[in-house]
Amino acid sequence: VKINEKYRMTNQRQVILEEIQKVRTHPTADEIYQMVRRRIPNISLGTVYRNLEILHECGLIKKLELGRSQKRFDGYIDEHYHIRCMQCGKVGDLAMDVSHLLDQASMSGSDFKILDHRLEFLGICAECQLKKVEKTH
Amino acid sequence: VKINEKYRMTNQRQVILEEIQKVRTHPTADEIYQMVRRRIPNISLGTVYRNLEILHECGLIKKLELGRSQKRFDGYIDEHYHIRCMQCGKVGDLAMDVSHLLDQASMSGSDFKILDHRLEFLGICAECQLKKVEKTH
DNA sequence: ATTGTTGCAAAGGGTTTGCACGTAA
DNA sequence: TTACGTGCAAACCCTTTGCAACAAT
Repeated sequence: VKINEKYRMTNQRQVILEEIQKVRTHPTADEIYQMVRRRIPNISLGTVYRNLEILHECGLIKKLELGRSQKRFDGYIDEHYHIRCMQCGKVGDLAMDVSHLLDQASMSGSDFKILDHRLEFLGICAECQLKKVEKTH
Repeated sequence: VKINEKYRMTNQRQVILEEIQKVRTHPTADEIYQMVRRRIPNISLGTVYRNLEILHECGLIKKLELGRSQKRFDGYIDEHYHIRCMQCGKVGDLAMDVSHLLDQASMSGSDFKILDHRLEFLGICAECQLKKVEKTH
């Protein structure tokens, strides 16, 4: 019952992974902690943090470190970008091709060797757009 | 001696702004605190934080909140992107046009109203590339 | 035996905030 | 005489870490 040479697949780790993969809400560590506690009531927050880091290191989940202080995690590991609501903080997915970005950046006269990029969009989600209209009336 | 209806331009505020505009190193709040302390030795870190927030609100400086936990500030407010060294953490500038990004994102089948984006590149700076070579030999 | 994992609680780092005092309009 | 700004220190939030016990190879 191993992930690889370095890590074992423990029950805690398995449940954390399953809970993340169940949702598309890009939960925070604490939200995941709450989800997992329903199945393992005495799990500790430290264990959740440790395992999120390990699952990310093993490529089994994504870690979103954009913008806000609080990290979010994503069980869908295919490449995609995210958009965050400036009002309620909700994070959504965005499917778009920006493979040309890296090439373009490499030409931009910096002496860095460019390896990766982080991109997030900001906007107002559908629900908050409605709220705004309601407020105005 | 006012910035606008809401804020005055105090000596602390003025010195903080000047020090940021002097450099192109994208300093952190604490680095700015050290720079300003040479001119106002008894200034407090809290004042630096408060004023960085206000200067940003007034559009006089940029606030970089990408990736890492620590915020960085930039006295050059023309639009440009940044690249961060994955080894030493140094932040550099990048001049490239990605105005098409927002349009492209708007078409990507999300129900958000897209208003802004944050983009940063990651790589290895020139100095760290040299260090790596030295290490290998 | 050795290496990895856990729960717990404490510490950590960067940032924000309450307060009483000071200062400009 | 009101609204804004300051220094100081404590609080804050999220995250990491030290530790002793436990579990798997």
